[in-house]
This record gives sequence, structure tokens and C-alpha cells, in this order.
Amino acid sequence: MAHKLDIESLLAHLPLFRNLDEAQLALMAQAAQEVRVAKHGFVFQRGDPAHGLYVVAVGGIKLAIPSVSGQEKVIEFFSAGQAFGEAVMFLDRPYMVQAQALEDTLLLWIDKHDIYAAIDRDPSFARRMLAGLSLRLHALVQDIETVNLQNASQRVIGFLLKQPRDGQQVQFPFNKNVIASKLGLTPETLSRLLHQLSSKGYISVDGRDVYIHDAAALEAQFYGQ
Amino acid sequence: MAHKLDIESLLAHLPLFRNLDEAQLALMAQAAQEVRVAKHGFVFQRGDPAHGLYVVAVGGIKLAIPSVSGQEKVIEFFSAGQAFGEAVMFLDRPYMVQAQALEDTLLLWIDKHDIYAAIDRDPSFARRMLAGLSLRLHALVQDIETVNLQNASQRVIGFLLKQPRDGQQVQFPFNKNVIASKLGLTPETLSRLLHQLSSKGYISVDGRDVYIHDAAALEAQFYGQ
DNA sequence: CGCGTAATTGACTCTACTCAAACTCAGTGG
DNA sequence: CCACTGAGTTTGAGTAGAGTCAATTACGCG
Repeated sequence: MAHKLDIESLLAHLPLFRNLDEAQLALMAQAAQEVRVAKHGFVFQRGDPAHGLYVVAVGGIKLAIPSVSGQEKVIEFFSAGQAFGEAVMFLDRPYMVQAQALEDTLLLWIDKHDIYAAIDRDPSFARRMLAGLSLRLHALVQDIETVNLQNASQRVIGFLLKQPRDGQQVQFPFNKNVIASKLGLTPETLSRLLHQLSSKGYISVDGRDVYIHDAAALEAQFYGQ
Repeated sequence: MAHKLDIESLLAHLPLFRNLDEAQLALMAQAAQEVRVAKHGFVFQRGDPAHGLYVVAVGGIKLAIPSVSGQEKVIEFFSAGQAFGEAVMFLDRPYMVQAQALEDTLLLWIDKHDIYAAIDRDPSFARRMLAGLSLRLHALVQDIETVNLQNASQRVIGFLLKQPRDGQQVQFPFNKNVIASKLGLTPETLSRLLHQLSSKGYISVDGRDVYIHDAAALEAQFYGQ
């Protein structure tokens, strides 16, 4: 019982489920199943059937397209509170991406029938799902723009400037291989570009910590180049 | 009056609005506004506010990201029956892409309030919108895969093999500049690759008509390379 | 402390782009 | 009816940006 209450309060704080009334929230909580995935573990692989959606309760997930040659292209990251896997669920198709835990992660899994039921009962829930999908669509279009219309240096600078800043410090949220893949670069190229920006004095890099010394210069190079 | 009936029967045949009941369809038809756009004309530009969605009644539209240097990256095409512009509408953000008519086109425009009303009245309409967005998301992920994990030759072959076949003939739906942009290539590279496939005897090209002589060889090169 | 992954650095390669010119062709107007 | 125009397409030559491959170093974690 305490167990169920736990899930319910968890759900109540997630953007997707906020505003559900008591009864519906209880239904959802009952429908939700806990899924624990250890760091580097797969939530699903390409080709798996999709019968529901996942919500990150604790931890982090990366979605990526695997390729024959072992490399992969990182599509997106999800952290606590975010839902993923809905799009494929609505289409009744197998996953075309794989979901892997970036750290030990607790997920909630909800069956598609329960989601459909919620949509049917509460139009505002439908709206929230629509907004969520729209946001992802938007992000993907931006990624396409980045890869097609910006060179490697601009992508790195753009990424740095987009990260949350704490004073002049920003942090790479994951290891650099993953960041490189997200940016559509090889790790070598990312390393070289960071070094280049360092040697110009615009930034300095210490592991995952980056100190932005001259944001104006970065922006100038971003737009100029 | 004949005018209104016209729109209503038009809407009734669109995937998005099929299954709406009489009353709702009538409401939609009343809400819908005709928009005519001549070939090469813009439906909207990047930065324009989005207050509703468009449905293509007749004609064709391309969505593209404009860039400073005058070039553009084509994101997607829409032909009769398809809706576009919903994602941005749900997010209350300005368009980040531009929509341009590929030929003389008749669109229907529906205000977001009317869409929201339909969602609130009919959960199956909400589902249909969710499915529509999901499909687009899926297509974008595939595009990202294409650009990141396939070389130029594979992209061209993949495109050819995906086109609807009439015997051994396929057609480029638009001029080659537009196709090239969709594939993330320059027109020069596309031209060269088509020439190369021709000289190997796999295809022959005559304007927008392409004859596939050896689909097996194409597939072999697609996977092998 | 030592192992394995992550990150860096160097040398080299190559794919696809750029720039430039020639050519095709449909549409237009004289 | 034909010359003219301009967009679309092709072809050529040269280049550069980012990738590959390989070796080395740094670092985190058990």
C-alpha cells in the first residue's frame, strides 16, 4: 500500500500527469509498473515491440540509433520527469531506436491501453501528450538544422552556450563520446575543437567542467564562421 | 452554401477528420478557411506566429529551414490530405521553418481553438492527432539516421528504392535541387551519383524519370557500402 | 594500485563541397 | 515560329573539413 502511494505521489509531480484528478491519478498509479535499469543497461532495443510508454522517475536515459559498425547516433536524453517511447506506441510499430540507461535508473512503465483510457477520459491529458510530442518534434528539427547548416566548430560552441551556466562554469552532462555522437561528430573531432577553443583562451576544460572565459568571442565565432 | 458543403466533403475525406460525426464535421467546415498559394509562394516564413494548422486540399508544400547563405534545408513534403503546422501550434511558438508551395496549392486553415474544441469533444480526434505527430517524429528520426549513418551514395539509393515504383520506373516528385536538399546533399553531388549509377547500368535517368534496371545491385550497394 | 575505459594527439585520407563553366530546356514574347 | 531568357542540371578541377587509424596518455573505479 505504501508502495502504491509512492508511485502515485511520484506521478503527481510529473508534468505529463499533473492536473489529473484524484481518481485518474490512482488509476495511473495502479497501471504503472516500476522498471529498474542499471547503468549501461538497455530499456529496449531496436526492433522490440512497443506496448506502452516510459517515464523517468530517477536517473537518465539516452535514445540512440544503433548502426551496423557498432557506433551509434545519439538522438536524445531523458532525465527525471520526462516521458519517452510514446510516439512509437501510438504508431504500433517496433522501436527504431534503443534506450540505454546513462546511470542507475528507475522508470515507470504504463501500458498503452491505460494511456488511451486517460486520453478518452481527460482531454487535457491528451493536450499534454500532444504538447510533449510537439516539443520533441521541435527539438529534432533543431538537431537537423544543426547538423545540416552548421560546421563542427559551430555545433560545439552552440552546445556549450546552450548548457545551463553556473557563473562561468558549465558541465558536460555525460561523457564526451556521448556528447560527440549527439553533435554528430567523432570524439576525436570534439576533442580537437575543445582544445582549439582553449588555446584561443575562450574556454578552459577540466574533465567534464568547462569554464567559459569569453562568451562574446564564442558567440562571434558561432555567427561569424 | 454550396461553398460550405464543398469544404465539408473535402474535410470528410482527410485522414485527420474522418470519423468525426456530422455535427463536428460541420463545425470544422465552418471553422476552416481556404488559403490559396501560388507556386513558389510562402504559406508562412520562419518567425511567423502560429495560430492554427494547415491541411493540404490540393497541391504540394515543402517545409524547409532557411539559412543565412540563401540555401535551405528541406525537412518534409506534404501533399493532398496531409496536415502540417500542428506541432508549433501546440507549443505556442513561432515557426522555425518556412512553408512554400511546390505548385499552385489550396490549403485549409483551422484555428487552434477549433482544433482544441475538437480534441475536447472527441477523444478519437485527439488520438488521430497524436498518431499524426508520432508519424512525423518517426520520419524525422529516420532522416537523422540517414544523414548521420549513411554516405551520399547510400542516401541516393535509399531514396530511389523508397519511391513508389511503376514497373521499373520511378519519378522524382520535384526538381533535383529540392531532392538534393532533402537528402542533405548538394545538387552537384546528387547529379554525379546518379550519373555513376547510370554508368554502372543499374539505372537510367531521363529528366525526372528514373528506370531501375537492377534493383538487386542497388540494394547490394546500399548494404555493402 | 592496477586495470579498462575515456580522452588526447598525430599523421594521413577521402568524401563531399566549392567554384566555375557549359549545356539543356521549357516558357515567353517579339 | 524562333530567338531569348533564366532556372535547372551537368561536368570539371581543386580543396578542405572532418573522418579514420593508430599510438599514447589520463583517469575513474574496483
